[in-house]
Order: sequence, then structure tokens, then C-alpha cells
Amino acid sequence: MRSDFTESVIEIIRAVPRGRVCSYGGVAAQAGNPRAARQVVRVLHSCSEKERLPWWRVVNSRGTISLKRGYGFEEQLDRLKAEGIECSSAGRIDLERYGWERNG
DNA sequence: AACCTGACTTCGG
DNA sequence: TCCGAAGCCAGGT
Repeated sequence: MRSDFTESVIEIIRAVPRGRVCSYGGVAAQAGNPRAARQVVRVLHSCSEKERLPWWRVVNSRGTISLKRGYGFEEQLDRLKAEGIECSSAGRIDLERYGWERNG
């Protein structure tokens, strides 16, 4: 059985609209524990495929892709661009514009 | 139970 | 704005 926190994380990531992004910390905060950003990472590692989560819509607090080149960076960049999100070749995104929050 | 690790975050310099 | 250090969480060894 998964913890409530994990369940919430999965639910929240699924709620991120197409064409929008959210930070690991943001997801953690909405799930009830703003300090558990790293736990969000763990959830992605263990359930992103099984739960079919839009993992590419999760970036770090600076609005950049955390994955390394050759290790998912390109795929995430492509998926984001495919949704109409503008990102620099370095993987930077304007959170003011694409960042998602429940009430925004 | 201690120790290590990771797709993190914040703070200072 | 970029980099390093320290803080934080929980699952795996």
C-alpha cells in the first residue's frame, strides 16, 4: 500500500495540464510536504511508467530540466516542446508563463 | 539500525 | 546568474 503522500503526488502530477509545468517542490507542497521534493523524484522513478505519469511536466524550481544530456534530457525537452512550451536549448523554461498552480 | 543515494531547494558568496 | 554547501525525505542495502 502506498502512503497518502505518494498517492497525492501521483494525483497531482496527473493534474498538471498539458502545456504547463510544475516543480518537484511544488508538487511536494501540494501533496502536503513542501520539504519532500526528493521524495517526488522517488515516486517518479518508481511509478512514472506504471501509473503513466506526465513526468516531463515536472522540472526543478529554477524552471530547468534536471535530467542530464544523454539520460532523458533530450526526451523531456522534446516532449515539452511538443506541447507548445518554449524552452531554451539548455532546457530552461519561463515558470512565470508555464508554471502551474492549482489556482493559477 | 546505520549508511547511502537521488530527475531537489534554499542560501551565500 | 552561476557554483558550492547544507538541509531534507524516504526507500533500498
